[in-house]
This record gives sequence, structure tokens and C-alpha cells, in this order.
Amino acid sequence: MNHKILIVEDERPVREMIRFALERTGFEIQEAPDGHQALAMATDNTPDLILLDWMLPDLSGIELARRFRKDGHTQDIPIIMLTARAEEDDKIVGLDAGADDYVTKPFSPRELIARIKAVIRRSSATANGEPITHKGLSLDPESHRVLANDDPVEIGPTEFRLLQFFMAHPERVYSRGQLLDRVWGSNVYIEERTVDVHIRRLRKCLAPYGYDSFIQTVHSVGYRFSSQG
Amino acid sequence: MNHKILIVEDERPVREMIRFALERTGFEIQEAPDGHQALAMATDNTPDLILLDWMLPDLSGIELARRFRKDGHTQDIPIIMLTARAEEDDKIVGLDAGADDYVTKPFSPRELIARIKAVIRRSSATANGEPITHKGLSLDPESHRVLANDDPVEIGPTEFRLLQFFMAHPERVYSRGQLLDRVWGSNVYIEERTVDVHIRRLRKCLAPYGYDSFIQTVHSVGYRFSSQG
DNA sequence: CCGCTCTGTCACCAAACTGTAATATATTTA
DNA sequence: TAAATATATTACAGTTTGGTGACAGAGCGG
Repeated sequence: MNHKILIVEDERPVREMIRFALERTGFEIQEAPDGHQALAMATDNTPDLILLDWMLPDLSGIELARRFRKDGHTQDIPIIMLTARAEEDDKIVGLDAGADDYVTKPFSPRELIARIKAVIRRSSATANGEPITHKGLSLDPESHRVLANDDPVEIGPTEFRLLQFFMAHPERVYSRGQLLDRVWGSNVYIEERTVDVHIRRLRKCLAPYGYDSFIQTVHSVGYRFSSQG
Repeated sequence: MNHKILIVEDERPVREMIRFALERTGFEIQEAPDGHQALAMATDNTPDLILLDWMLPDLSGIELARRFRKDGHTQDIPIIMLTARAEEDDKIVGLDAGADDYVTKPFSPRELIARIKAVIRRSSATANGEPITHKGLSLDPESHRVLANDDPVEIGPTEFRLLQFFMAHPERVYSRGQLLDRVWGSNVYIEERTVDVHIRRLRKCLAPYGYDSFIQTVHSVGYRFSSQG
């Protein structure tokens, strides 16, 4: 175990509280009081996860998240946003900026730790090339294959990557722009509507097995993979 | 049993931790803190498996893996890469260099041991000259022969080696570059498309028995041996 | 030296994949 | 309900990728 977590939070008491809770759980902690120090620390000594406050003195948490996502070094580090506001809109913006989860203050240490563990589990699983399975639908990066109840699914390269991304980040909405960044790569110029077409193609591959219902549209926001109806 | 494992890792505590875990499981351990000692040890007292850290003081893990693959003595020793980075890209480069598996730090001893056993199981079959069989198709390294439901299959030398590699590593995609490294040997400069031609020849040999369907194309990725449809 | 097999390349064709635009449907909003 | 927005679906043309047969050189054994 022993994962490194970077806490980016300007209020010292909150920071210390979190540090205390996390160190007790066996995490290794780095702290940064503002965005610039956070950027420096993250590139210097790569953490396994970043806890990011929404409101910072210099950069906003969103802006900072965007920067982490742009840099190759920090691109794949999972980010959890901390925020006082509980509004849906903010949540959407936050997720759009590339956060993996979102915790609203005040939160219990127990909840925070649970979410951290969940996010780390997800991200380290994908990195290891482990097959990801959700309710009978499974994707194996190693053999580059998708199985629906053990039947091989015919699927093209882009659809494969799309599904892989979705299955690694289930139950989360992604905007089209977000998907283009994460699945296609961040410096491509592609029409956002193109995502729709690939979603369509992905659904078509999964439809014979009924798994197309896992790829869900969230109107005016984007798409989500969910194994819950 | 009692396999010899060479640990190549510069940080002493990590090395000792691994040694402790593996010796408890009944493996015999050799340690090397850097690339050059590793090369010397491996040629001196051939191990059955190499655990290779990604970051080493002198050579990079990738470079070292390449060298092992080049040397006739160490060419067929399975390699497991250890790495702190969780990025997909790194994984691809690592496998390209000829690693058989890939474990990201931090890992549990249990996981490491499981992977070691899996890799050894796969490779010791071929090393022992045991025939490998998949659903009626069997390859015997000893007699240098391929049997399809007990009928001898006409097959050329390169196609034999290709099939041998595939059958020893089933259900896993390999890029053309990886196949060139692992089947042809890593210091040849050969056109990647040449692999296609040999795949074609291999399929042609197997076609009369219907086994050509085991050699599968994964579009824009490479090829895979699979006994599943 | 000749005929044989094996190899790596190439050129050409077929198939698969991709992004876009046009059209049809659905959803929201005024 | 109609207009305005957003998404679904289809068709298509360009591009990339894979399949295949032919061929020339290398190596070998007779």
C-alpha cells in the first residue's frame, strides 16, 4: 500500500485535519497551500492522488485541475475535488475539468477515505491491465478483447478505447470535450458531434447482448457508463 | 520446483522486502542493485525469472530488458517489470521491450507472487520441451512438430517459432514490433509488414484443419492467438 | 552448378475504420 | 404548442490498415 496523496488546500486547519486522518490510515501526505506550489510538488514528487480544494488563493481548483490534466507527468493522476458548494452545476464543471470524484465540505474523514480508496482502486486496476468487469460485461486490455457473458464482442479500435475509458470511470458523466481529451488525446482537432457517432457505434456493438443500456445519455451534459438501470 | 529469481532493484529495502516474501514462498533469490551487476549475474548463474525495476541508477529497466533479450543465454528468461508509474504508455513501452508482465508499485506480495507463478507456469512449459496443446492443436518443441488432431502439419521454421510463441502466450495481443522482437530476435531490422506475410503463411498451414481461426487479427493493434471464437 | 526451400519486400487489392455532414427524433423552453 | 436545442441515425468519401500473390536473393544439399 502506502500511496502518496497531495493535499491542495489553503486553510491550514482543514489541511492538518485531513493529513491527520489520512496518515492514520497509512497514506503518505504532501501538502500545498496554493496552486503554484501544488504544481511544483506534483511534478517534483509524483503523488498517486490529488485532493484539490475548489477555492484557492491564486488559481481556482478547476483551473489547477485543467493544468494537471494537460501535463504528461500528472495527466493520469486521479483528482478528488473538495468544495463547500453542493450545487449540481459546480459538480458538473468540476468533473468537466477532469476531477475523478467530488466531496463536499463538511465531510467525515470516513467518507473521504472511502472515496480515496475507491478512486485509487479504480485507477490502479486500469494501469495494471487487469480486466474490468461490470455485470457480465468485461473488457480485457491484455487480450484486447470485450466479452459479454463470455461471448466475444465485435468492436473497433476507437470504440474499444471509449469503452475502456468508460468502464474505468463508471457512474460518471463526461462531456464530449472531456471524452475527446481523454479518449482521443488532448491535441486533436475533431468535431464534438463525432463523439455521438462513436457512442452510437459502441452501442451497436453492445446491443446484441443488451449492454447498450450501459452507455447512457445525460441530456445537455454528455455521456455516462452505468451498470445500474 | 525451487525456481531461481533475480531481483534487479536499486533500493535495498524494497529488494529485501521482495526477497523476504519470495523466500518464504520457496523461491531461491539473487539480488542485483544495478544493471551491470544484473547482466553479470544473469549470465553467470542463469535465473528462471527476472524481476526488473523500471528505474535503475545506470541503465533503464527497458534498456536492460532489451539486452537480456539480445543475449542468447538470457533470451528466453521471462521478465517481470516493476514500476512506480501507472501510465498506460509506459506499460506499452515496457511490453515492447520484451517484458512478460508488468507490476506497478506499490504491490502486495501476494499479487507479485501470483504473477510470478503465472509467468513461470507459462514459460516453463515451453522451456521443458513440454508439448503445448490448445483444443486439439498441439506443438511439440522436442520433436519440432505440430499436430492438428494428431495429423502432422506442414510448417516452415519461422512459422513454427511464431506459432510456438503464440501458443506459449495465448489470449494476448502482440504488436508487429513485439513479435519481431520476441520471435525473430531483437537486433534485426525487418519491415513490420513482413510479420503479416508470415502470419499469412502460418494461417495457410493451419487452414486445412480449421485452426487458422486461432490466429486472430486485432485491427490497428496486432495479432493474437486465441482458441475462443 | 543446379534445383530446392525459405525469407523478406513490394505492389496491388480488399476490408475496416474515421470524421463529417445531412436528416430524423427527441427534449427543453418560451 | 411551436420554436429552439440537443441527440440519434444514416450515408458517404477519404484514409488507414490488413491480406495476398509474386519475386528475387540467400543458403543448402546433392
